[in-house]
Amino acid sequence: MSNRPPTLDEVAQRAGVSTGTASRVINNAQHVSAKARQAVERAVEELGYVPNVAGRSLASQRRGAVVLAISSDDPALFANLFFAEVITGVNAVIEETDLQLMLVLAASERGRDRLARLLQSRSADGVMLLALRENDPLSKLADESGVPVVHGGRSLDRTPRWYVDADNRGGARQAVEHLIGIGRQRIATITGQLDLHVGVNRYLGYREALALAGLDDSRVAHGDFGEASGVAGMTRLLDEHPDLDAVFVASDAMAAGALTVLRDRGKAVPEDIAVVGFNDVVTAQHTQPRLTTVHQPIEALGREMTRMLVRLVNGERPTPLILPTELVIRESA
Amino acid sequence: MSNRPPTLDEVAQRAGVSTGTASRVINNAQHVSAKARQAVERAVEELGYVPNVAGRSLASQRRGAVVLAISSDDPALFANLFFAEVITGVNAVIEETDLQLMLVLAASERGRDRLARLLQSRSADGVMLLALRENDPLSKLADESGVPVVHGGRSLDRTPRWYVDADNRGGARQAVEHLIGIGRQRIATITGQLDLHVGVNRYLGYREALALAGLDDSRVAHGDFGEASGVAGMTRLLDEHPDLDAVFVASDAMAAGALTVLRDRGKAVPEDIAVVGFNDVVTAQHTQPRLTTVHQPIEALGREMTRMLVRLVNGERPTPLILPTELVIRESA
DNA sequence: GTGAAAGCGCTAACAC
DNA sequence: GTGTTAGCGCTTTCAC
Repeated sequence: MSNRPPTLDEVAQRAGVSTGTASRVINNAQHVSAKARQAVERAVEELGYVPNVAGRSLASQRRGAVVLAISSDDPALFANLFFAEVITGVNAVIEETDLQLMLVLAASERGRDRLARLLQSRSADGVMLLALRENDPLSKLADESGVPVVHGGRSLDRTPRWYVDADNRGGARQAVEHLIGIGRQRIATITGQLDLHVGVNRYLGYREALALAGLDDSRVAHGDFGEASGVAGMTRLLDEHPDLDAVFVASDAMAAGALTVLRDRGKAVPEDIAVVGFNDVVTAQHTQPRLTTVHQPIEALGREMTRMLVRLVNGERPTPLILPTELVIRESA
Repeated sequence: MSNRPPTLDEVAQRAGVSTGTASRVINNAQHVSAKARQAVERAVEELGYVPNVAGRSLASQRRGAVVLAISSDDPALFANLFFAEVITGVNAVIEETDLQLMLVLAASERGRDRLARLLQSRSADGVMLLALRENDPLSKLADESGVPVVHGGRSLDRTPRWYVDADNRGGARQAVEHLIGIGRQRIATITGQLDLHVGVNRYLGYREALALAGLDDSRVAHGDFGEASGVAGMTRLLDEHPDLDAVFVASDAMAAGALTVLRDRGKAVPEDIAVVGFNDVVTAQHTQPRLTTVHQPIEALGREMTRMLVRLVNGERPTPLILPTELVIRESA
């Protein structure tokens, strides 16, 4: 059991200066003589002084911490790479600051309550909110809490003041333009939920690309991003539009489902029907054939959200950001 | 911009009681009349009072937060499911408490420094340390910091006072016993690094099972848990022990490598050679044939580490825990 | 450039 | 059962 850590007062005393001066040195403020500075630095060294965060917070009204909150209905959502990648990005930026990172996984009602309290109690200097649902009440709560809030992604109902999002629409357009580029003319799509911002925007990107090329955009099946709905969607498309020669699928999971249908129906990919997915999850490299897909900059999302929040905490006014996506061409298209 | 949040004093005044009484109610302590309690509760409600953590920390000498620290040389390590699963488990327990969770990813030297400072400054009431390297200096530092430390996994050099670990040895034994149970007699193994606790223990489990059955345990190749070393190990085993009829591989990644070798050599799995892996990562379900493997209770690890730490923070003295693993039987054995 | 002192909001010890 | 009060360790204002 180690002793009580030294206080600033003790450091000051040891250095033969006042507490005020010691404090100035610690926070490397102006108006300190080189002599005093050195004396304090020596004392800090000798005593092994580390500032007490609680005292500091109380006096300075700053917390020295930000929270990353992930709100979702689906606990399984955490258990995937997306999550790990975001955190890796967040951590990379946090490491360069003096801030601590608090993590709140708000999958349950209870978790959401805790997050709400956290926000109200101003235990953090800022919040990054990855609200994976539409109309998440947390979103409003966070904005009202008085601390800076950076959103990851957008929702249909309201555009947050500060957010970082991936260019879903542009990515989708790029994917479809690729299909057009390799000579496809009858291009279908399987969409995600159209009550989600991502769902709508990937669909809009699809239509945009076809409109620009003067092609028909009526070969549409609606899914929910899950593999099963990819199976269902592909089946329906094949039945209703037997002439299609390509399909843009709004998620890799659905694309994986679609591929199994195509195989069962004896369609060669990409010869008969070219397939492009979206997300670039690991499994995209393991499908048969390997999936051409739109890569999402997930780690960058975490990084940029954090950078934005740090700026806000420092009193700067950053602007929202939309991160480019990238088409990864493999065998399926 | 909302107003300054109300203080306890204001709540007390509104309720017509003293600050002391208000504090007692907030922390639901003894010795408060029902009347006073109600009055305070109403005032809290009306004013929307939420305790200020900094003030509380300073006065109570408790932080109300614990940290989960993941120390590793390999940044890529975070980017996997293991990580997400552990956190999910940790979060589940944290949610039931008033504690906040701080996350420190200490992949870089800098990250490790930050963690060290965090520990020294006692910004947290406890630490969970997932030190994924042997001889991690952090391990010592954490123990010396004076706050309770719960370790995830063990290392060869020292057994921590409090830890949660998976039963690597038992899992390995179980795997090999399964091979014996399906009639195999000439069972080989591909080990992981033998300078890692997990590596040694899975190897010991292998030897234990064979010793108990009176079988030969000399068919051994040493790998490093990576896929490439699985390829090399299997090749060597096949060359040196052409008679083997089963192999226990200490990781799924190595097992995947081994399977490709067996396929190339025209060996049928499991008919000619049965294969069992370890870890039960997602890809184990996607190998050809699907891999029989030992499932690691990763989420449970996170959960139990947290439970243990919470007990420690509350002044209880829990005991170390070794979590059982489970054999998942698929096609490969 | 430096020191003194007044809090920041809360808990806990003590007196009643 | 309740009120009073002295800090917890730090920042910050204000004199000097």
